[in-house]
Amino acid sequence: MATLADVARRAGVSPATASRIINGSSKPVTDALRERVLAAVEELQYVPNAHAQLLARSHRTAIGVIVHDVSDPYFAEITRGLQRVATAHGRLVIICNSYRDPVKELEYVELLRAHQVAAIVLAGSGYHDEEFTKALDGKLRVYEGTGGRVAVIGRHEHAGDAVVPDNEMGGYLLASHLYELGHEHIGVIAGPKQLTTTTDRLAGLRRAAREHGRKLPPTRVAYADFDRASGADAAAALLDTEPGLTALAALNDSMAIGALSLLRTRGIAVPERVSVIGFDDMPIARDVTPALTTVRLPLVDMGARAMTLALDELADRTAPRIEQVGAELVLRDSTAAPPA
Amino acid sequence: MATLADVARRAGVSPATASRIINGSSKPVTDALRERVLAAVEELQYVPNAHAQLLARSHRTAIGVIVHDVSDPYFAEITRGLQRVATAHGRLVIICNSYRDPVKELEYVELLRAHQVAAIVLAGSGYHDEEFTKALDGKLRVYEGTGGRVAVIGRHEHAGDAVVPDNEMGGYLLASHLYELGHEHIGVIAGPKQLTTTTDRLAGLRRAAREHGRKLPPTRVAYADFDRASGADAAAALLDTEPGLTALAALNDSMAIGALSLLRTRGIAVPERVSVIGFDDMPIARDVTPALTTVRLPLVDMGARAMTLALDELADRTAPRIEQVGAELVLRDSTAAPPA
DNA sequence: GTTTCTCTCGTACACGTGTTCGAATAGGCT
DNA sequence: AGCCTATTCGAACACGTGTACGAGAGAAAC
Repeated sequence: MATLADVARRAGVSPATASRIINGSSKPVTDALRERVLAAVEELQYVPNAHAQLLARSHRTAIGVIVHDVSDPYFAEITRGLQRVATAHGRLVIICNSYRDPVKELEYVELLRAHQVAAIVLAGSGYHDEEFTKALDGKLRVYEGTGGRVAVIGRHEHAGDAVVPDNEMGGYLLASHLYELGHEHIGVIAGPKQLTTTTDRLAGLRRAAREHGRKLPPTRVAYADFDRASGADAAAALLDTEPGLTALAALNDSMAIGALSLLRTRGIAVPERVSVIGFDDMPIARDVTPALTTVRLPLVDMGARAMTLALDELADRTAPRIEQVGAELVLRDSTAAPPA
Repeated sequence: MATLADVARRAGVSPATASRIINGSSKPVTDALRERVLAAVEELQYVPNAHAQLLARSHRTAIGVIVHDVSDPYFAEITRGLQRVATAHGRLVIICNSYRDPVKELEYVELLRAHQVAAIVLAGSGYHDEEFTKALDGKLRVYEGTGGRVAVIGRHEHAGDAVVPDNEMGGYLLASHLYELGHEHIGVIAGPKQLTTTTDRLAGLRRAAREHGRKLPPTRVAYADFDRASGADAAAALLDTEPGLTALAALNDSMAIGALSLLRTRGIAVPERVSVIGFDDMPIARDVTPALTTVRLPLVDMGARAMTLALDELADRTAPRIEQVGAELVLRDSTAAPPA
């Protein structure tokens, strides 16, 4: 691996001048030397050692991102927004998948800290786990104490910059839509119990139920894993225990699509016999059949805003900025009035 | 930011002993000192500077991955396979999105080289661009010359370890299926012209055409961008110029789904009036309506195998390993015999 | 001709860690 | 007690780069 000293030796100059030329320093350098050095760089295919650079100038530039799983469309969209802003600022993004494992999440915070990232963006949902939450908050505080920035997406215990989707309102819109269509027997396919996202969306559903004089009995709420297969299983379980359901409300689109697939294999018409509604409005929601009625979150925009918060160097650290983003009902073809 | 020297000072030992204890060196250390050091680590929340470590021990450990776009399901699946193997080996993965920009691809190779990654996995398709191809191959050779490993997915000019999907055979299977159903007027929605993936899949289509005594006239081939919107546009263009088409063959699933959406808005029944077939078998292919007939590539497995190649330290560098992976037709509901 | 100023460039050190080598201490053996 | 050895630990350097500081040379001013 060619080093700066190699370049300097070949060009017959000192490492200092070579460094100045390569980095375009403000210090003046003769053109003759400049040419010799650049020629040497080309011949040796020299690339500066990023780690040595980072050690020398204490100028942290990379950004760390922790998501649950990039291959999940929800996070893929958010990540796209994060990347767009980051590359626009010439920043490298390091993506870490926690796969919803709190332990891994803690490990990744340490790893990113070790890599001297300028900021950490936490894009996953928060957990209902006192011990873990305290540990995570502690590690983030320590990181912030050393000058690092932190931005989170979603509701977390950590006090700091955040982009918070209005999951509760989304859940409220979702359930209200079903009640207004006349549904009385609604099955809910919820996400993992320990995620704040699940809790918040469910809370919105419950508020809508109260306002419409209904209830959401526990037997009509099945907890699944936010993915397609798990959503299909939950739909099956709900229909088996409560055959009279006329609507299935899934707390994300993947599970709604799983429910659609199960209903199709059972020959149950959607929306004629059973309505299905999702959450998030992933790109594919338009392309399933029937096209999925859902609650839209501006995922790409949320990622972009979180990265913007993380990159803002001169923000007041004592006054955390909370950016609320709204949820919006998207009417398509998978919901209708219940059968008479 | 707490440093190793801080820990040593607090524990009342030299940096050397602290380092030995933290890294679990083979050198023996007294238990009393060990406890003091570990206590200091905990109190100071010390995390070793990864860059300094990497500089000290010349032991490269991270892996660089260059894809076109992680949020594209095709690459999301591949990335999942890559990640699985990498984290199983305790390796960090740095993901770079080139967004199909050759210039960016070259820049990212340099960036990864600068970051001293142990290996580079090139997961995008190859390009038909002599100048760029030479430049890329040159940069990769230089990198290999310094001890780095390279593994590519797909057909590239670079001679080295590779995982190569049989795109030609996939194209052949795809077209043969349509011909055997009796289709004579087939429109092709191809990918970007300059990608080898497009060329290879198209070559398979042409071979099938020859064997069945047919042709693929240029007016029935539309080039699009491998995404949904672009696929819908291409489908519209094809149907406008050749209203008699009874089948649309898209060279990936995203474009096939775009075509489905266009056909739906035009009220054209699939597969009764027009058959649609895709390529890749992305997870959502099952969930669109009608469920998409397509050609399956084992995307996750391809990623896993590429990472396995990249991580194999003691492979013979002079004999590049080429792993062929097969394509397989998946029959679903979007294809049928043409209308009588 | 001497002084001073400016313009360039090189020397030396710092960044934070791993590791080699030598020193010091304790303990065992005669 | 004296010597030798085994055991631990610390001082010093290397990794590759950026940069403050100083040195040298040439030019300008007197």
